[in-house]
Amino acid sequence: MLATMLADTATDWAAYARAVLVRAGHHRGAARERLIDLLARQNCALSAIEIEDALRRGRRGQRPVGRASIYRTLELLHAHDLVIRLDVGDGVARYEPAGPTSEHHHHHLLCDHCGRLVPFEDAALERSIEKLSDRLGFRTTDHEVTLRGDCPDCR
Amino acid sequence: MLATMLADTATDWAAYARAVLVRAGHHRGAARERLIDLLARQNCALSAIEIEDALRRGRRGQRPVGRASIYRTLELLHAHDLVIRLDVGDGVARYEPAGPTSEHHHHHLLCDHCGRLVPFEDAALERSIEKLSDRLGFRTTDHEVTLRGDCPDCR
DNA sequence: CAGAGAACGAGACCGAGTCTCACTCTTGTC
DNA sequence: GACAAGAGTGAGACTCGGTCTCGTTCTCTG
Ligand SMILES: [Zn+2]
Ligand SMILES: [Zn+2]
Ligand SMILES: [Zn+2]
Ligand SMILES: [Zn+2]
Repeated sequence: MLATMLADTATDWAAYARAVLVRAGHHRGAARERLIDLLARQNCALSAIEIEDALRRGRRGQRPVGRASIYRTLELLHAHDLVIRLDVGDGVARYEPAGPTSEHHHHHLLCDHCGRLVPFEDAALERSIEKLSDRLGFRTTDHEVTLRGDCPDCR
Repeated sequence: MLATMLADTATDWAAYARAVLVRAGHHRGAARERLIDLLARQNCALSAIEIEDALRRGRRGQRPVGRASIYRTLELLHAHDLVIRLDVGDGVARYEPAGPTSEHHHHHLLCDHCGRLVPFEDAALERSIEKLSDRLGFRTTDHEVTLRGDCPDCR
């Protein structure tokens, strides 16, 4: 039982995120709960608009989630490093779960042709970025790499 | 005379940009000319709004440059690789001159503390990104790397 | 259960960027 | 030079992510 739950990264991340927020002294509200559930369920980056669309229509008579709550919660999650904020330059911010118990750190290829966002991870790239920071004398807390080109489907 | 002109990268880029556009069959209009002059004069990235502010108040009875012309021209310059479009995630696009006669391809560090944008270039990074694309089987046309951290002044 | 204040939702608001359309200017042709 | 043809232009309406406000609702503690 417990083992299965812990093996489930989605449940795991949601639980972790809730724990972090409660420990930081936050109450639990409906909007937050639903947003965390939604994010935990998804495995690729979601834009704020997509989140809004998914949560606005509250199913089964649930009270719909307001836009302000969505942005507030995303900001809160981001402040606690529970979420990665991804900017690909099309004017919409995307968010995906992050933290100890979620997927690994990764980057993206943005397809020029179909607009799809393809995640990838590469240890060699990470190593060379780390070396780069040292070489330049920057103390970096984060980095973002975005490739543009044709995704496998569009070649 | 000519030597001094050619040594002046700003003049150089402006001339190059104009040549590219004319060769591509474009007419020369006042807005384009003024925008190219402005970009050539600047040496760091400029946001569209900053450009608009600089060109709206047409000095010496010049007709003011309209917003549409600014965005159109930036798009055109970008399509001809005469300008680099830089997105640091604050919701404003920044542009800087690019091409054979301007600065080299480079990337940026965004300071978490003072918000400054620090350009850097690094051959080793470029090499490892090239290798990365091959390894992943992507055909990439462009890439963007942004580091976040503390700039030299803020350490 | 009651009070304090955190969290919430509706909707007004903001602002970077897009679109439209009537007008102006550049350019090639005679 | 005069003259189309059509590229280029500018005012301003518009779009739409995202922010702010404010009165209401809920969560937690005692
Ligand atoms: Zn594609
Ligand atoms: Zn990385
Ligand atoms: Zn700084
Ligand atoms: Zn590069």
